[in-house]
Amino acid sequence: MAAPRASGGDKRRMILDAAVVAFAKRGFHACRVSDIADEANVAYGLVYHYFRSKDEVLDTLFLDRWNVLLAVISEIDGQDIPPREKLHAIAGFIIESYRYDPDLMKVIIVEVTRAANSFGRTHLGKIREAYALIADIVAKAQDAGTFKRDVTPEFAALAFYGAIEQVLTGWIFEMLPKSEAEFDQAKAMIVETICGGLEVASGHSASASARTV
Amino acid sequence: MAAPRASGGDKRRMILDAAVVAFAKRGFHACRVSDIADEANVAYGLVYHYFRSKDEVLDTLFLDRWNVLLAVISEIDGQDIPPREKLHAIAGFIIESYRYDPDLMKVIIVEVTRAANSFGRTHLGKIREAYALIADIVAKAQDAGTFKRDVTPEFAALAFYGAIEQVLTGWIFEMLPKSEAEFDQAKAMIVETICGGLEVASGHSASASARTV
DNA sequence: CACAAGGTTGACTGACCAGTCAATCCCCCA
DNA sequence: TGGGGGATTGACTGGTCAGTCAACCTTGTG
Repeated sequence: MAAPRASGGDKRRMILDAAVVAFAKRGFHACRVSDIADEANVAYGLVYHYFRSKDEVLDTLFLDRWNVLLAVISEIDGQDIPPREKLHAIAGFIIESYRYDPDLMKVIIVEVTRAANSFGRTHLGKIREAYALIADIVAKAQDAGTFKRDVTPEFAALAFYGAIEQVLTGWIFEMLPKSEAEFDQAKAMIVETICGGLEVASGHSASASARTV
Repeated sequence: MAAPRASGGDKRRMILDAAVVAFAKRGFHACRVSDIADEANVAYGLVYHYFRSKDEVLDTLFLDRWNVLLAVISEIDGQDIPPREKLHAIAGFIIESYRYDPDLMKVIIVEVTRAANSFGRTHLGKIREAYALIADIVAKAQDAGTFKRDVTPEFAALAFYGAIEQVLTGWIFEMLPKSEAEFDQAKAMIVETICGGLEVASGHSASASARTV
């Protein structure tokens, strides 16, 4: 028999997994604690044995995953490859995360990362860490002369991460197709947009800035 | 005398304005209908005289403003100016909207546009219209040979709007400074990032795509 | 085998809040 | 000046849920 009885503390894991499904399906606010318990085939009260509150369940989900992301970005930054490839690897990791577990990423993005008013508030610091790491990559690329200085590193990080999140959001809410090919194409397009820009590489002086209407 | 008594249907306006303040301060979910009424100096029940529900208040706030945005984008697209300038004008309008009424934009972005799980769901269609208009500008620029074809118009629209929203979000949650100069600089940097890209304009062939790690 | 410690159960409580409604007020018109 | 109708009021209702808790079960240990 597959798993006749989850031995010991597996229940905690089961609750976490169930929470991902439940949160993804109904959204954090609309999801009742009893939904999580039902989904996990576990009594209502057990959720409170392992977690202090409904919030803590979401916190755990987010932090576990986000810490992995931060570690991966650091690791990528440590590699000796050109900045474009670093950004490509980061976009790749995030997109693969979504491909591997769409529900978890949906919850993290929709309920934490994009929900800066409710939950994101609590985790602003963590989120900012990711921006900072990306900004650092850009800054070093500028120092090396690979990236130009028209855009500040902080801003570039914002735009880069923003583009990724926007694409994932598009997938999450089915505004975008998501065939298998789509995933790799997205990685490439994100990097190309942010690094290469939309305009054809003419002799265009890169400073069409301050000329407002 | 200034306004000793709001004559007639001004109350509706007062409720709407109060809702902006209340939603911005506490977030839509945490904000009670009584908060709106208090903020508007109006009885609880009056909110329900003018609106069917708490949701309808937010809907009204969003739709009124979003329709203006759609009209403005169309208008800009109609002008005979290069695509980069069109995008600059669009970014400019959105950023000016924020400068003019930060609370309203905060509510629209945080509670609708970025809240695709709860409210955004209802307004996905409207939001998509904006993407479509932007994508159209990009598509025409590609046909004219001004923009390259490495990135699909739909994708470019996503990245462009995503960058703007990300910057506003940064301001909203004080992850970014927002001096007066910051606003104009942001317009320029968004356009420069998306149109010009981060890389220095070397002879770099614009197709470092499908080579994943 | 008996007992302790922690895992597991689910009915229950307390708080909160959207939305209702009957009563009151105010303005306009005849 | 009388009265009709929309504007305004706020106490009240109904339903929902997060979190508690006392009882029950399972497992390991002496």
